[in-house]
Amino acid sequence: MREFINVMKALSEPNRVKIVKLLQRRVLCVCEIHEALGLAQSSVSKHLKILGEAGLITYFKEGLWVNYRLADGARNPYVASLLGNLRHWLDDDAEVAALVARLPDIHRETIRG
Amino acid sequence: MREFINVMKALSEPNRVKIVKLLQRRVLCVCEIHEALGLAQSSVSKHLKILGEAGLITYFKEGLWVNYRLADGARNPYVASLLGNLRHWLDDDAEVAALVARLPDIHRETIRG
DNA sequence: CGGCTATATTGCCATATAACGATATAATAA
DNA sequence: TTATTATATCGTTATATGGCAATATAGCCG
Repeated sequence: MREFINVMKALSEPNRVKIVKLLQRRVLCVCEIHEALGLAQSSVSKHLKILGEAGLITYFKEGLWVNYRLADGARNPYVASLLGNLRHWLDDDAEVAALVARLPDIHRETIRG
Repeated sequence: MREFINVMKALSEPNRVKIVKLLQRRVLCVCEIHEALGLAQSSVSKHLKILGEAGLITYFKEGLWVNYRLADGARNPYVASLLGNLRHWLDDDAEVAALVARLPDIHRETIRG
């Protein structure tokens, strides 16, 4: 139950769902998500922690940058199912579409912290 | 997005998930759920309202009793998908299994409010 | 080492949530 | 009408959540 609840809770918050939708496009570092969503860096970091603890995302480090990507869900059927559905869900949501549209203009090298 | 979030939030609370798992077995009135979960009647009523507003359950009245059942999800793809998955998810959860096992002994006629 | 940068953590505040008891509403029966 | 019963709503309290700014940590470079 706890595992299921963690996944559901993680995906019950709009900004975290938006992060998932962005990560469907490409690997992103914290500062790129911070730039895309307009949230404080600390808030983004906390959201990423919650998504990670639910098993929805993983990360790998690259110098100072921490790159986040969607998990494959191999170890968690709830994750696999929901990430699978979210591949197409919310694509026509206005806010999500706007974020995804702006994503190509966001590059970590040109972000001023 | 709102529609999606409502469904996810509704299923992010253990007692509400348990209610869904119980409603997979049969139609239940408020007092039967109250009896099964051991929650205050007002708490059950509020949970049912949240599940209903998310589109996960519907009800029909029968005298003083209000019978709740799972929605068919025809009007909400998130509901359809999640209720579909929940048909088998959590069946081996200890708490859920215990609740389901006690369900045959719960009858609205023998509940003292 | 010290300086710099990206990220994580902490502390605080405002709001949301879930619990309960008490009360209000709705439906039936007398 | 009044009484009774099942459910819904209200009021309160304790905890959880999400936001930010400030600080701490981690990794690179001189």
